[in-house]
Amino acid sequence: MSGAAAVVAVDNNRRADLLRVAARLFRERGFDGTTIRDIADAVGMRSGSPFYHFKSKQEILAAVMEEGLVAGLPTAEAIVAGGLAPREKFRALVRAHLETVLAEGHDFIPVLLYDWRCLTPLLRQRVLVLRDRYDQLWQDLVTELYRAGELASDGKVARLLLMGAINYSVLWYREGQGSDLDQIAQEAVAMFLRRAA
Amino acid sequence: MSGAAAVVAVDNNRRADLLRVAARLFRERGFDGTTIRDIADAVGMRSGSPFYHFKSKQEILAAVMEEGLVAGLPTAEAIVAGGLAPREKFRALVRAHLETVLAEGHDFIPVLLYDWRCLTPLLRQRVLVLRDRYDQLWQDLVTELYRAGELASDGKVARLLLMGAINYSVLWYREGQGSDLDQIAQEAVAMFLRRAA
DNA sequence: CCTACCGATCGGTAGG
DNA sequence: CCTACCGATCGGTAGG
Repeated sequence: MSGAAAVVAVDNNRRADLLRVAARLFRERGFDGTTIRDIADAVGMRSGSPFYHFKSKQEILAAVMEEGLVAGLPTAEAIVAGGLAPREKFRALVRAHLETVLAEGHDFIPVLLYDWRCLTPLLRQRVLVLRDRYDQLWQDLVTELYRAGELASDGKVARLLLMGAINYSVLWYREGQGSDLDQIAQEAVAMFLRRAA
Repeated sequence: MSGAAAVVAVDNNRRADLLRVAARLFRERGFDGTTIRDIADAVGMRSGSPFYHFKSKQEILAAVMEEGLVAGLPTAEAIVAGGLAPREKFRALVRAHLETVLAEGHDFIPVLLYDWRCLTPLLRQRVLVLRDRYDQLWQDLVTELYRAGELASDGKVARLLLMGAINYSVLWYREGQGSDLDQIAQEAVAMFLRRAA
Protein backbone atom coordinates (compact mmCIF):
# COMPACT_ATOMS: atom_id res chain seq x y z
CA MET A 1 0.00 0.00 0.00
CA SER A 2 1.46 3.37 -1.00
CA GLY A 3 1.91 6.21 1.48
CA ALA A 4 -0.26 8.51 -0.61
CA ALA A 5 -3.14 6.05 -0.60
CA ALA A 6 -2.91 5.75 3.19
CA VAL A 7 -3.08 9.51 3.57
CA VAL A 8 -6.14 9.75 1.36
CA ALA A 9 -7.80 6.97 3.32
CA VAL A 10 -7.12 8.74 6.61
CA ASP A 11 -8.46 12.00 5.21
CA ASN A 12 -11.62 10.30 4.04
CA ASN A 13 -12.06 8.64 7.40
CA ARG A 14 -11.73 11.91 9.28
CA ARG A 15 -14.16 13.60 6.94
CA ALA A 16 -16.57 10.72 7.34
CA ASP A 17 -16.13 10.89 11.12
CA LEU A 18 -17.06 14.56 11.08
CA LEU A 19 -20.15 13.92 8.95
CA ARG A 20 -21.38 11.05 11.10
CA VAL A 21 -20.91 12.97 14.33
CA ALA A 22 -22.37 16.16 12.88
CA ALA A 23 -25.44 14.26 11.68
CA ARG A 24 -26.01 12.86 15.16
CA LEU A 25 -25.58 16.21 16.88
CA PHE A 26 -27.68 18.12 14.34
CA ARG A 27 -30.43 15.56 14.82
CA GLU A 28 -30.31 15.72 18.59
CA ARG A 29 -29.90 19.47 19.05
CA GLY A 30 -30.63 21.02 15.67
CA PHE A 31 -28.20 22.82 13.37
CA ASP A 32 -28.33 26.10 15.26
CA GLY A 33 -28.13 24.31 18.58
CA THR A 34 -24.88 22.58 17.63
CA THR A 35 -21.51 24.34 17.58
CA ILE A 36 -18.41 23.60 15.59
CA ARG A 37 -16.75 22.98 18.93
CA ASP A 38 -19.32 20.27 19.78
CA ILE A 39 -18.53 18.52 16.52
CA ALA A 40 -14.76 18.91 16.86
CA ASP A 41 -14.82 17.64 20.46
CA ALA A 42 -16.81 14.57 19.49
CA VAL A 43 -14.16 13.45 16.99
CA GLY A 44 -11.20 14.60 19.09
CA MET A 45 -10.18 17.61 17.04
CA ARG A 46 -9.53 21.23 18.01
CA SER A 47 -12.22 23.76 17.25
CA GLY A 48 -10.59 25.19 14.13
CA SER A 49 -9.81 21.86 12.48
CA PRO A 50 -13.17 20.98 10.94
CA PHE A 51 -12.57 23.93 8.60
CA TYR A 52 -9.68 22.00 7.09
CA HIS A 53 -12.28 19.52 5.82
CA PHE A 54 -15.25 21.85 5.17
CA LYS A 55 -15.41 25.47 4.11
CA SER A 56 -18.15 26.37 6.58
CA LYS A 57 -20.67 24.98 9.04
CA GLN A 58 -23.29 25.27 6.30
CA GLU A 59 -21.19 23.05 4.03
CA ILE A 60 -21.21 20.38 6.73
CA LEU A 61 -24.99 20.56 6.87
CA ALA A 62 -25.34 20.20 3.11
CA ALA A 63 -22.85 17.32 3.07
CA VAL A 64 -24.81 15.53 5.83
CA MET A 65 -27.97 15.78 3.76
CA GLU A 66 -26.31 14.63 0.55
CA GLU A 67 -24.67 11.72 2.36
CA GLY A 68 -28.10 10.57 3.54
CA LEU A 69 -29.62 10.82 0.08
CA VAL A 70 -26.74 9.05 -1.65
CA ALA A 71 -26.94 6.24 0.90
CA GLY A 72 -30.71 5.87 0.67
CA LEU A 73 -31.36 6.28 -3.05
CA PRO A 74 -30.03 2.96 -4.41
CA THR A 75 -32.15 0.86 -2.07
CA ALA A 76 -35.27 2.90 -2.74
CA GLU A 77 -34.67 2.88 -6.50
CA ALA A 78 -34.24 -0.89 -6.51
CA ILE A 79 -37.53 -1.37 -4.67
CA VAL A 80 -39.57 0.90 -6.93
CA ALA A 81 -38.00 -0.49 -10.11
CA GLY A 82 -38.40 -4.09 -8.89
CA GLY A 83 -41.07 -6.60 -9.82
CA LEU A 84 -43.09 -6.75 -6.61
CA ALA A 85 -46.83 -6.28 -6.62
CA PRO A 86 -47.80 -2.65 -5.83
CA ARG A 87 -48.91 -3.49 -2.32
CA GLU A 88 -45.68 -5.33 -1.49
CA LYS A 89 -43.65 -2.63 -3.16
CA PHE A 90 -45.25 -0.05 -0.89
CA ARG A 91 -44.61 -2.13 2.18
CA ALA A 92 -40.96 -2.57 1.21
CA LEU A 93 -40.44 1.14 0.50
CA VAL A 94 -42.08 2.19 3.75
CA ARG A 95 -40.01 -0.34 5.66
CA ALA A 96 -36.78 0.80 3.98
CA HIS A 97 -37.63 4.43 4.63
CA LEU A 98 -38.33 3.76 8.30
CA GLU A 99 -34.91 2.14 8.50
CA THR A 100 -33.42 5.21 6.82
CA VAL A 101 -34.87 7.65 9.33
CA LEU A 102 -35.15 5.62 12.55
CA ALA A 103 -32.31 3.10 12.74
CA GLU A 104 -29.37 3.69 15.05
CA GLY A 105 -26.81 5.94 13.38
CA HIS A 106 -29.20 6.92 10.59
CA ASP A 107 -29.32 10.60 11.39
CA PHE A 108 -28.74 12.05 7.93
CA ILE A 109 -32.25 12.15 6.48
CA PRO A 110 -33.88 13.37 9.71
CA VAL A 111 -31.51 16.33 9.54
CA LEU A 112 -32.58 16.93 5.95
CA LEU A 113 -36.23 16.84 6.98
CA TYR A 114 -36.08 19.06 10.03
CA ASP A 115 -33.19 21.43 9.39
CA TRP A 116 -33.99 22.16 5.76
CA ARG A 117 -34.76 25.80 6.56
CA CYS A 118 -31.24 26.25 7.97
CA LEU A 119 -29.71 25.76 4.53
CA THR A 120 -28.83 28.84 2.51
CA PRO A 121 -30.81 29.06 -0.75
CA LEU A 122 -27.75 28.21 -2.83
CA LEU A 123 -26.95 25.02 -0.92
CA ARG A 124 -30.64 24.16 -0.82
CA GLN A 125 -30.61 24.20 -4.61
CA ARG A 126 -27.60 21.88 -4.66
CA VAL A 127 -29.14 19.33 -2.30
CA LEU A 128 -32.45 19.58 -4.13
CA VAL A 129 -30.98 17.78 -7.15
CA LEU A 130 -30.74 14.57 -5.12
CA ARG A 131 -33.81 15.20 -2.98
CA ASP A 132 -35.99 15.56 -6.06
CA ARG A 133 -34.96 12.10 -7.20
CA TYR A 134 -36.03 10.64 -3.87
CA ASP A 135 -39.40 12.41 -3.96
CA GLN A 136 -39.94 11.31 -7.57
CA LEU A 137 -39.54 7.67 -6.55
CA TRP A 138 -42.38 8.06 -4.08
CA GLN A 139 -44.46 9.93 -6.61
CA ASP A 140 -44.03 7.13 -9.15
CA LEU A 141 -45.12 4.56 -6.61
CA VAL A 142 -48.14 6.64 -5.61
CA THR A 143 -49.27 6.67 -9.23
CA GLU A 144 -48.70 2.94 -9.53
CA LEU A 145 -50.74 2.31 -6.38
CA TYR A 146 -53.52 4.57 -7.58
CA ARG A 147 -53.75 2.78 -10.94
CA ALA A 148 -53.81 -0.57 -9.18
CA GLY A 149 -56.79 0.59 -7.10
CA GLU A 150 -54.77 0.40 -3.88
CA LEU A 151 -54.76 4.12 -3.16
CA ALA A 152 -57.68 6.55 -3.20
CA SER A 153 -55.68 9.50 -4.54
CA ASP A 154 -53.00 10.31 -7.03
CA GLY A 155 -50.91 13.47 -7.18
CA LYS A 156 -48.53 15.50 -5.11
CA VAL A 157 -50.72 16.02 -2.05
CA ALA A 158 -51.28 12.28 -1.80
CA ARG A 159 -47.52 11.73 -1.82
CA LEU A 160 -46.91 14.43 0.79
CA LEU A 161 -49.59 13.06 3.11
CA LEU A 162 -48.05 9.59 2.91
CA MET A 163 -44.48 10.77 3.37
CA GLY A 164 -45.62 12.96 6.24
CA ALA A 165 -47.18 10.04 8.06
CA ILE A 166 -43.91 8.14 7.81
CA ASN A 167 -41.48 11.01 8.35
CA TYR A 168 -43.28 12.26 11.45
CA SER A 169 -42.12 9.06 13.17
CA VAL A 170 -38.76 10.78 13.61
CA LEU A 171 -40.46 12.92 16.26
CA TRP A 172 -42.10 10.12 18.24
CA TYR A 173 -40.37 6.77 17.63
CA ARG A 174 -38.13 5.50 20.42
CA GLU A 175 -36.23 2.25 19.93
CA GLY A 176 -37.38 -0.54 22.18
CA GLN A 177 -40.60 1.24 23.15
CA GLY A 178 -43.88 0.38 21.50
CA SER A 179 -44.05 -0.91 17.94
CA ASP A 180 -40.93 -1.89 16.02
CA LEU A 181 -40.23 -0.90 12.42
CA ASP A 182 -41.91 -3.95 10.91
CA GLN A 183 -45.08 -3.32 12.88
CA ILE A 184 -45.19 0.34 11.91
CA ALA A 185 -44.73 -0.52 8.22
CA GLN A 186 -47.45 -3.15 8.51
CA GLU A 187 -49.83 -0.66 10.07
CA ALA A 188 -49.13 1.97 7.41
CA VAL A 189 -49.97 -0.55 4.70
CA ALA A 190 -53.20 -1.54 6.45
CA MET A 191 -54.29 2.06 7.00
CA PHE A 192 -53.42 3.69 3.71
CA LEU A 193 -54.00 0.97 1.13
CA ARG A 194 -57.32 -0.50 0.19
CA ARG A 195 -57.29 -4.09 -0.96
CA ALA A 196 -57.64 -4.00 -4.73
CA ALA A 197 -60.96 -5.51 -5.77
CA MET B 1 -62.08 53.24 32.72
CA SER B 2 -59.63 53.27 35.64
CA GLY B 3 -55.95 53.99 35.19
CA ALA B 4 -55.01 50.64 36.69
CA ALA B 5 -57.19 48.75 34.24
CA ALA B 6 -55.60 50.63 31.35
CA VAL B 7 -52.11 49.73 32.55
CA VAL B 8 -53.02 46.07 32.82
CA ALA B 9 -54.49 46.18 29.33
CA VAL B 10 -51.33 47.74 27.95
CA ASP B 11 -49.19 45.15 29.71
CA ASN B 12 -51.26 42.33 28.29
CA ASN B 13 -51.05 43.82 24.84
CA ARG B 14 -47.28 44.09 24.96
CA ARG B 15 -46.98 40.56 26.26
CA ALA B 16 -49.31 39.35 23.53
CA ASP B 17 -47.29 41.30 20.95
CA LEU B 18 -44.12 39.57 22.10
CA LEU B 19 -45.75 36.15 21.90
CA ARG B 20 -47.20 36.71 18.45
CA VAL B 21 -43.92 38.01 17.05
CA ALA B 22 -41.87 35.33 18.78
CA ALA B 23 -44.13 32.62 17.36
CA ARG B 24 -43.65 33.97 13.84
CA LEU B 25 -39.88 34.23 14.17
CA PHE B 26 -39.49 30.85 15.88
CA ARG B 27 -41.47 29.31 13.08
CA GLU B 28 -39.48 30.99 10.33
CA ARG B 29 -35.98 30.61 11.81
CA GLY B 30 -36.30 28.15 14.66
CA PHE B 31 -35.87 28.82 18.37
CA ASP B 32 -32.07 28.72 18.28
CA GLY B 33 -32.00 30.75 15.09
CA THR B 34 -33.96 33.59 16.67
CA THR B 35 -32.43 36.06 19.12
CA ILE B 36 -34.04 38.08 21.85
CA ARG B 37 -32.91 41.11 19.86
CA ASP B 38 -34.87 39.91 16.80
CA ILE B 39 -38.00 39.65 18.91
CA ALA B 40 -37.47 42.96 20.69
CA ASP B 41 -36.79 44.76 17.40
CA ALA B 42 -39.95 43.38 15.83
CA VAL B 43 -42.14 44.89 18.56
CA GLY B 44 -40.10 48.10 18.92
CA MET B 45 -38.47 47.34 22.25
CA ARG B 46 -34.84 47.41 23.37
CA SER B 47 -33.05 44.13 23.71
CA GLY B 48 -33.34 43.86 27.49
CA SER B 49 -37.02 44.66 27.71
CA PRO B 50 -38.58 41.28 26.85
CA PHE B 51 -37.17 40.09 30.17
CA TYR B 52 -39.57 42.42 31.93
CA HIS B 53 -42.38 40.24 30.55
CA PHE B 54 -40.69 36.82 30.58
CA LYS B 55 -38.05 35.32 32.84
CA SER B 56 -36.07 33.79 29.99
CA LYS B 57 -36.08 32.98 26.29
CA GLN B 58 -37.18 29.45 27.20
CA GLU B 59 -40.22 30.87 29.01
CA ILE B 60 -41.22 32.67 25.82
CA LEU B 61 -41.01 29.40 23.92
CA ALA B 62 -43.18 27.58 26.44
CA ALA B 63 -45.70 30.44 26.46
CA VAL B 64 -45.91 30.36 22.65
CA MET B 65 -46.73 26.66 22.75
CA GLU B 66 -49.30 27.01 25.53
CA GLU B 67 -50.92 29.92 23.72
CA GLY B 68 -51.37 27.74 20.64
CA LEU B 69 -52.86 24.88 22.62
CA VAL B 70 -55.24 27.08 24.60
CA ALA B 71 -56.44 28.68 21.37
CA GLY B 72 -56.89 25.39 19.53
CA LEU B 73 -58.36 23.14 22.20
CA PRO B 74 -61.93 24.53 22.48
CA THR B 75 -62.62 24.20 18.75
CA ALA B 76 -61.19 20.69 18.59
CA GLU B 77 -63.05 19.62 21.72
CA ALA B 78 -66.33 20.92 20.33
CA ILE B 79 -65.86 18.96 17.11
CA VAL B 80 -65.01 15.67 18.79
CA ALA B 81 -67.78 16.02 21.37
CA GLY B 82 -70.31 17.07 18.72
CA GLY B 83 -72.95 14.96 17.03
CA LEU B 84 -71.52 14.62 13.54
CA ALA B 85 -71.12 11.24 11.90
CA PRO B 86 -67.59 9.85 12.37
CA ARG B 87 -66.58 10.59 8.80
CA GLU B 88 -67.77 14.21 8.99
CA LYS B 89 -66.22 14.59 12.41
CA PHE B 90 -62.87 13.55 11.02
CA ARG B 91 -63.16 15.93 8.11
CA ALA B 92 -64.02 18.79 10.44
CA LEU B 93 -61.14 18.03 12.83
CA VAL B 94 -58.62 17.73 10.01
CA ARG B 95 -59.88 20.97 8.50
CA ALA B 96 -59.70 22.77 11.85
CA HIS B 97 -56.23 21.42 12.50
CA LEU B 98 -55.00 22.54 9.07
CA GLU B 99 -56.29 26.00 9.93
CA THR B 100 -54.45 25.83 13.24
CA VAL B 101 -51.09 25.05 11.68
CA LEU B 102 -51.27 26.67 8.24
CA ALA B 103 -53.35 29.84 8.39
CA GLU B 104 -51.70 33.24 8.35
CA GLY B 105 -50.54 34.20 11.84
CA HIS B 106 -51.08 30.68 13.20
CA ASP B 107 -47.49 30.03 14.12
CA PHE B 108 -47.93 28.69 17.63
CA ILE B 109 -48.58 25.00 17.04
CA PRO B 110 -45.93 24.65 14.31
CA VAL B 111 -43.43 25.91 16.87
CA LEU B 112 -44.68 23.30 19.32
CA LEU B 113 -44.26 20.58 16.70
CA TYR B 114 -40.85 21.47 15.40
CA ASP B 115 -39.06 23.12 18.34
CA TRP B 116 -40.22 20.69 21.00
CA ARG B 117 -36.67 19.47 21.55
CA CYS B 118 -35.56 23.02 22.42
CA LEU B 119 -37.69 23.00 25.58
CA THR B 120 -35.99 22.14 28.85
CA PRO B 121 -37.42 18.97 30.44
CA LEU B 122 -39.16 20.95 33.16
CA LEU B 123 -40.98 23.26 30.75
CA ARG B 124 -41.72 20.30 28.48
CA GLN B 125 -43.54 18.70 31.37
CA ARG B 126 -45.56 21.87 31.92
CA VAL B 127 -46.63 22.17 28.28
CA LEU B 128 -47.34 18.45 28.14
CA VAL B 129 -50.38 18.88 30.38
CA LEU B 130 -52.18 20.75 27.61
CA ARG B 131 -50.58 18.84 24.75
CA ASP B 132 -51.79 15.53 26.14
CA ARG B 133 -55.36 16.81 26.05
CA TYR B 134 -54.99 17.64 22.38
CA ASP B 135 -53.53 14.25 21.53
CA GLN B 136 -56.25 12.51 23.53
CA LEU B 137 -58.92 14.17 21.39
CA TRP B 138 -57.38 12.67 18.29
CA GLN B 139 -57.01 9.32 19.99
CA ASP B 140 -60.69 9.30 20.92
CA LEU B 141 -61.68 10.07 17.36
CA VAL B 142 -59.38 7.36 16.01
CA THR B 143 -61.15 4.83 18.20
CA GLU B 144 -64.55 6.10 17.11
CA LEU B 145 -63.55 5.83 13.45
CA TYR B 146 -62.19 2.34 13.95
CA ARG B 147 -65.38 1.16 15.63
CA ALA B 148 -67.43 2.68 12.83
CA GLY B 149 -65.41 0.70 10.28
CA GLU B 150 -63.99 3.87 8.76
CA LEU B 151 -60.38 3.26 9.80
CA ALA B 152 -58.30 0.11 9.43
CA SER B 153 -56.41 0.55 12.69
CA ASP B 154 -56.91 1.64 16.23
CA GLY B 155 -54.23 2.59 18.73
CA LYS B 156 -51.42 5.06 19.21
CA VAL B 157 -49.48 4.34 16.04
CA ALA B 158 -52.63 4.88 13.98
CA ARG B 159 -53.08 8.26 15.61
CA LEU B 160 -49.46 9.25 15.09
CA LEU B 161 -49.50 8.25 11.43
CA LEU B 162 -52.62 10.36 10.85
CA MET B 163 -51.34 13.37 12.77
CA GLY B 164 -48.03 13.06 10.97
CA ALA B 165 -49.69 13.19 7.57
CA ILE B 166 -51.44 16.41 8.57
CA ASN B 167 -48.67 18.04 10.59
CA TYR B 168 -46.06 17.50 7.89
CA SER B 169 -48.00 20.02 5.80
CA VAL B 170 -46.27 22.71 7.85
CA LEU B 171 -43.11 21.84 5.92
CA TRP B 172 -44.58 21.95 2.40
CA TYR B 173 -47.78 24.03 2.28
CA ARG B 174 -47.51 27.49 0.73
CA GLU B 175 -50.57 29.72 0.67
CA GLY B 176 -51.88 30.37 -2.81
CA GLN B 177 -49.87 27.56 -4.37
CA GLY B 178 -51.44 24.20 -5.12
CA SER B 179 -54.31 22.85 -3.05
CA ASP B 180 -56.11 24.97 -0.47
CA LEU B 181 -57.02 23.80 3.02
CA ASP B 182 -60.43 22.44 2.03
CA GLN B 183 -58.93 20.38 -0.76
CA ILE B 184 -56.22 18.96 1.48
CA ALA B 185 -58.78 18.00 4.15
CA GLN B 186 -60.93 16.40 1.47
CA GLU B 187 -58.01 14.39 0.17
CA ALA B 188 -57.04 13.21 3.65
CA VAL B 189 -60.57 11.94 4.21
CA ALA B 190 -60.57 10.13 0.88
CA MET B 191 -57.19 8.53 1.46
CA PHE B 192 -57.39 7.48 5.08
CA LEU B 193 -61.01 6.53 5.59
CA ARG B 194 -62.76 3.60 4.04
CA ARG B 195 -66.47 4.02 3.43
CA ALA B 196 -68.27 2.11 6.14
CA ALA B 197 -70.13 -0.85 4.67
C1' DC C 1 -4.53 19.37 11.69
C1' DC C 2 -2.96 22.55 15.93
C1' DT C 3 -2.05 27.21 18.13
C1' DA C 4 -3.64 31.37 18.99
C1' DC C 5 -6.65 34.53 18.10
C1' DC C 6 -10.45 37.98 16.27
C1' DG C 7 -14.67 40.56 15.80
C1' DA C 8 -19.36 39.80 16.40
C1' DT C 9 -23.05 38.34 18.88
C1' DC C 10 -25.55 36.09 22.49
C1' DG C 11 -28.85 35.68 26.82
C1' DG C 12 -29.35 38.04 30.62
C1' DT C 13 -28.93 41.74 34.54
C1' DA C 14 -28.47 46.06 37.70
C1' DG C 15 -30.23 50.25 38.38
C1' DG C 16 -33.24 53.49 37.43
C1' DC D 1 -39.56 49.52 29.88
C1' DC D 2 -34.69 51.93 28.77
C1' DT D 3 -29.54 52.49 29.52
C1' DA D 4 -25.51 50.46 29.86
C1' DC D 5 -23.22 46.67 30.39
C1' DC D 6 -21.16 41.73 31.37
C1' DG D 7 -19.17 37.21 30.76
C1' DA D 8 -19.54 33.62 27.65
C1' DT D 9 -19.58 31.83 23.34
C1' DC D 10 -19.79 31.77 18.43
C1' DG D 11 -18.00 30.82 13.34
C1' DG D 12 -14.10 31.42 11.20
C1' DT D 13 -8.94 32.53 10.00
C1' DA D 14 -3.62 33.20 9.69
C1' DG D 15 0.37 30.93 10.10
C1' DG D 16 2.70 27.09 10.75
